[in-house]
Amino acid sequence: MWERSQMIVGTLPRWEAGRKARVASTLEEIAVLSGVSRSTVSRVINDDPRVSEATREHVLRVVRREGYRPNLTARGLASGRTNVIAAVIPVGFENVLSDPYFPSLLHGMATAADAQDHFLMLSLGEPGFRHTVDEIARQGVVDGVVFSASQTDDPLLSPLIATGTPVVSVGRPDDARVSFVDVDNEGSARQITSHLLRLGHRRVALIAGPSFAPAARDRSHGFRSAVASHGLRVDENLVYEGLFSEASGRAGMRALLEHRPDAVFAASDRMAAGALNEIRAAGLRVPEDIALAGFDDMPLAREMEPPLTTVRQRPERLGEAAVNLLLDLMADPNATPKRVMLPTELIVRASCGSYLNQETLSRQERGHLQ
Amino acid sequence: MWERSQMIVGTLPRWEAGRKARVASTLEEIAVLSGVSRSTVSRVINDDPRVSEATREHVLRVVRREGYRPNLTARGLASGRTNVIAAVIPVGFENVLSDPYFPSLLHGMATAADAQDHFLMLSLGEPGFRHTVDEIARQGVVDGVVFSASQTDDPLLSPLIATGTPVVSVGRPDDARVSFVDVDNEGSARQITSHLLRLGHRRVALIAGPSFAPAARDRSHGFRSAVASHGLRVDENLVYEGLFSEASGRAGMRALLEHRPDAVFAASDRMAAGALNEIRAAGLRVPEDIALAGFDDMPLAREMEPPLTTVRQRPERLGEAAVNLLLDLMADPNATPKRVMLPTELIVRASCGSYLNQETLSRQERGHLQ
DNA sequence: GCGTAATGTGGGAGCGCTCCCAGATGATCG
DNA sequence: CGATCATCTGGGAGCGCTCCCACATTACGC
Repeated sequence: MWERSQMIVGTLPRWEAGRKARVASTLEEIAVLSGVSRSTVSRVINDDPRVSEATREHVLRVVRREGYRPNLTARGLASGRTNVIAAVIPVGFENVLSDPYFPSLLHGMATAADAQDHFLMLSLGEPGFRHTVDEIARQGVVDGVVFSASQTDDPLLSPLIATGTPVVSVGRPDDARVSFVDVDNEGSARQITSHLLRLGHRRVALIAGPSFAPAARDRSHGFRSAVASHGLRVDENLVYEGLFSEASGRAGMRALLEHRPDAVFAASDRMAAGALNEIRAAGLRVPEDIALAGFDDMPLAREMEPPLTTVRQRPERLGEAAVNLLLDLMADPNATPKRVMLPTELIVRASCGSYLNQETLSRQERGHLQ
Repeated sequence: MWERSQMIVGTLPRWEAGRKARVASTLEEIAVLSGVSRSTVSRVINDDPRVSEATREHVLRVVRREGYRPNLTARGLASGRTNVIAAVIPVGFENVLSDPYFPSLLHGMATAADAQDHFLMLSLGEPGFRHTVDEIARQGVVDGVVFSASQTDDPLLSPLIATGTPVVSVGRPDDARVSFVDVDNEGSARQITSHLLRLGHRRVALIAGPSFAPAARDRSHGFRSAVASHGLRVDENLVYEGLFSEASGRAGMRALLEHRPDAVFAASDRMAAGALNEIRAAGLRVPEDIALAGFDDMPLAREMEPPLTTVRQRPERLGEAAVNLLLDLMADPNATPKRVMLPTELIVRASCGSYLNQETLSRQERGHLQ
C-alpha cells in the first residue's frame, strides 16, 4: 500500500550567475606577468630543481596572487598522463545492501589517490553500460585501473589487459598476469578453523563460497588444511557450497544439520547469519549445540546474537594498497606483476563458545601458532 | 583478542607484457588510411551531418577495422569540454554503515552519466583531502559537479560555485543559487504524520533530524503542519531534536517517554530503530502501546520487529535525476537554477498499528488527501 | 687567464583534437 | 549559360601544456 507524491520540476528565482573570478589562466599569462618564460613557469609549477630560488619565489608569488591552476587536460595531452585512475566496481554493487565493503574500498582508494595527486574515476562493470573500462582506457582518459574483482572471472578483465593499461586487481584474479592485493584467505581460514578445532569440536562443517570465486576457493583450502593438520579427515557431507549470500547460508545449514556438525565455519558473515537463523529454526542453540564462525567481520557480525567469531579484513586498507601498488606499477611500466597480501585479524566473540577469556586464549593461540 | 597475519609483498612470475594491439590511434592516421582529410574523419566521428553517406560509410569501416578511438584528452583540450562530471560525497561517507544510500546514489549517477556519454569522477569531501572539488573544477578536469549535500551547509560549496562550474545538489542546499534534486520532505512528513493521526493517535511525538540539515527542517515542518491541520497543537515536550543516528533516536525516545506519547514519528529509520530499542527497554510494546514511524525505508525498516511504517525514497533515482539535471544545465550555461522533486511512497507496515487492511487504508487515505 | 662544467633560462615543436574559413563541386534558376 | 546556392571537403590555427635543445651566465679548476 502506498501513496505516491508527484514529481515536480520547478524553477528557482534567477540569480546573477556567479561570474568566474577573473584569474590568469594560462602558463603564458603567468610568464608575462612575472617576466620570465613559459618554460620557467612550467618548471616552477612542476617543482623542477633547475630554477633559481629567487625566480621560483617570485613566480610562485605571482601564481598565488593570480590564483593560477594548470589545466590538467592540456597537461595530459602534452605529457601523455592524465593522473586519473579508474575504479571498476562489479555488477550490482549497490545490491550488496548493508555491506559497506564497496564504500570502504572506494574510500580507501580515494584516500590513497588523493594523497598521491591522482583522481578516481568510477566505472561500473554492469551489463548494459555503454562505456566499458577497456574503452575508457583506450580513449586515454585514465593512466591505470583498479579492478575490483567481480565474483567470477570477469569478462571485462581480458579486454582491459589487452589495452596495455596498468591494472591492479582487488582480490586474486583468475588471470595470473595481473598484479593484485588481497588478504590471506587461505591462512585466515586455516586459523579460524584451527580455533574451532582447538576448542574441542570434531565435526566441523564448512559452508563454502562459490567455487568460481578465488577467495572462496582459498578459504576452502584453508579449512581443509586446518582439519588435516589436526589429524582429522574432511567429511564431504560436512561441506556445502553456497554463494556468500544469507539465503545460501540458510540452505547450506539446512543441508548440513542432518549430518550433525558440532561447529560450522561459514566463508562469509552473511552466510553465517543465514546459518544462525536455520540453527535457531531447528531449535538448536549457538554456541551450546553448534559453534559458529564467519569471515569478513562486517558490522552485522558484532550485532548478531550471539556476536560472531570471524576474520576481520579491512576493505579500506585493500583499496589504499591497490592504488599504491597501481601507482608503483605505473611508475615502472615494465615491472613484473606483483601481489600484496594484507593482514587479517581473528576476532573471537561468543558464537564459537570459547569459555576461555581473551587473554588466555590469545596466549594459547600464539603458542599453538609458532 | 586477535592474531594478526603478516603483510606479504611478493612477485608474480614474469609474464610477457601485453603489447598493445597495434591500432591506428590518431585522426590523422585514419584520414590517411581512408584517403580523406582529418576534418572529414572528425566529422564522421562526431556525427556531423555534412558528410556524404558514401564517405561516412567508408571512413566508419576504416575506423572499425583499425579499432580507432578518439583521444578524449585531446578532444577535451580542443573543445573545452571533458565529458567528465564530479560526484562529491560528503565527509565520512563510509561510516554510514549498513546504509546503502550513497552506493545507490552513486549507482544512479553512474547509470545516467554513462547513458549520456559522460564519466563520473569521485571526489570525497573529507577534511584532509588535498584536492578539493573547487580546485578540481578550476583545473578543467570536470564540466560539472553533482554535490551530494553534507548534513551541514558545506564549506566546499561556496568555493565551488565561485568557479562558475555548473553544480547540482542532491538535497536542498542552504544556498538558493544552486539547482537541486530532492524528495518532498515536507509533504512526505505531513503525509506519514497524518497517517498516525488518522489512526486515532493524539499525542504524536517527533524525533526530528538536526536543524542544520534542510531535509530535517522540512520534515519537521511537515510534521507540524499535519498536526495543525488535524486541529491539534504541537506539544513542544513531544519534540526532540536528534542527529539522524540510532543513538540519538534512543536518547530522544528516552526523553520523550516521560511525556507519554501514543505515537512517534522519527525523521529517519535509524532514529526509529533507536527509539524502538528504548521503547522495548521501558517495557512497552510497539505498536500496542506506542505507534512508530520512520523515514527513508532503508532495508533495516523491513527487517525490524515489528516492520516499520516509513516513507520510501529512492536514492538511485535521485542520483539519476541529479546527473540529468546537471547535463541540462551544462547544455545551457546561463539557465536559471532549477529544482526537481522526486516522488516518495508511504510504506505502511505493522509498527504504526494499522488494523485496517491495506486496501481499505489506501482508499481512506486517498479520500482524505484530495 | 681560458677551458670546462654546472646552473638557469628561453623558445620551438608537438601532443590529437575541434572549429572556422576557404574552396571545390554540382544542382537550381532566372 | 552565368549567377546563386547548397553540399561537401580540406587545411590552418589554435587549445595549454611538456619536453627537448640551444643558449647565456656563472663557478671552478689548473
